[in-house]
Amino acid sequence: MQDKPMAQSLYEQLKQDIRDNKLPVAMALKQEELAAQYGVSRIPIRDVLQKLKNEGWLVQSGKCGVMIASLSAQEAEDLSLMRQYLEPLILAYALPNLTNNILGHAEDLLVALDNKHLSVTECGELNWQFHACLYQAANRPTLFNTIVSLHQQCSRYIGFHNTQLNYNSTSQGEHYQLLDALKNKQLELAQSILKQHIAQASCQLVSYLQAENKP
Amino acid sequence: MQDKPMAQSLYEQLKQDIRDNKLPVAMALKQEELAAQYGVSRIPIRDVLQKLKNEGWLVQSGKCGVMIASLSAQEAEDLSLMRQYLEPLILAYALPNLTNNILGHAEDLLVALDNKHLSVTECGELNWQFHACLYQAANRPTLFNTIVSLHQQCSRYIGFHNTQLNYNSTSQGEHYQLLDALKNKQLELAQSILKQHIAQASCQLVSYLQAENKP
DNA sequence: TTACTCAAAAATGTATACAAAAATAATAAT
DNA sequence: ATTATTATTTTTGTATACATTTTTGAGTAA
Repeated sequence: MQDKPMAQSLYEQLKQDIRDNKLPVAMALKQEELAAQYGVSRIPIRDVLQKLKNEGWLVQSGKCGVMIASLSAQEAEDLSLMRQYLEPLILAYALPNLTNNILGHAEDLLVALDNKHLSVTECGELNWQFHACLYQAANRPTLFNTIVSLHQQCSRYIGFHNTQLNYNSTSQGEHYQLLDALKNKQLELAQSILKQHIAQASCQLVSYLQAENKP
Repeated sequence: MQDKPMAQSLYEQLKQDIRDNKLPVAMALKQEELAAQYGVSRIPIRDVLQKLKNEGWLVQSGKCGVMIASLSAQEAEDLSLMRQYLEPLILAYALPNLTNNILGHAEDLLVALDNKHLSVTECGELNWQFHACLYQAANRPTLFNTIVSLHQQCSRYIGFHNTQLNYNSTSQGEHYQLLDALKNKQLELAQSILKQHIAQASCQLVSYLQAENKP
């Protein structure tokens, strides 16, 4: 994965460009155009397109050609719902394995998140690292990978709206509450905080997207 | 998807061959060998391999090459756990939309499942169709697709053990109970039956796989 | 004997070239 | 004028060929 700088960087860049709306939305992407644009052949483009299709960034457009998946309120809600069920679940497996080392690392990440000068992307990245470092302690690769996949799909929505601002203030509070509960080995409390945390963030996003689609 | 008979059939066949243990396990698959074996070039092979990797049939083997994913008890348990949470969830969305037409179709599928002369593959297929036709009524593509993906990963385990026999007798009973609860619009009952149904099947499978790995 | 280096091999990644399929445009018929 | 049909063009799918990387083995030194 990391040892193929060529295709890997292409993958990263294309994803970034989708995030940043650098590519035409609601319009079939043509392999040759992309190939020319990124200075490679169609073969690696095809690979990356398929990968992004599998991750939910692109969808089949008619019989041939793919287009950027539109951001729907319902999809956001579904992704959030799934996370609300699966993340507390993996937390149950993680809790017994949470060493002070891990908890300390998680706290460092929260401190870093308190920095006010973070870009939206950096913010999302740190946020995910916080959650991921907890979940990884569960040693449940299959469950973890599904959650990773859900997060990747969610990441398209992050930064799409500017509720990120107040998101951060309330969200950080919940993060610290969660960490405290974990330190005290209060599983059920931690789970309910986490579920609430995910629901909260989704609530704002969904209502925003619904309002967006009305006019 | 269906309009590319070439790559599509290659995909189906490779999957089938993995199910039937026609391919070497725990050994890197070589693109050229596969290409020669299936009478095509490496390009479509690469496409199919990536697709199967994304669906969990294959895993990266070291730095280059992919191998058939081994069936672990933990993975089976994780997949089942996720289904236990997500399938009752989608059922909640589906219930209001379950017309008599859909319920009738579901019942037909159960009747077909009562046939004793079904192959393991056919059995698994009908079983999935029963669940899917209910879930599809939810009109929740994102949630549904994740569940589909989980089922695809589970399908590798189906037919791996011969507990399919008594699985069918108890499983069918649960199916009919579920259908009755849905007919009566008893959501919570239906959800608990469904969760139990998934847990039940997984329990046997996991203990079987754990026993398998001991000696 | 063991470990290390380097070279030969094999396998993957990528580019170019060609074939098949799809989309589009244009023409003909009603 | 509108629709149907065919021809053209565009786009994707696949094969072949080449470059790069990885693996493997032999050979040498400790």
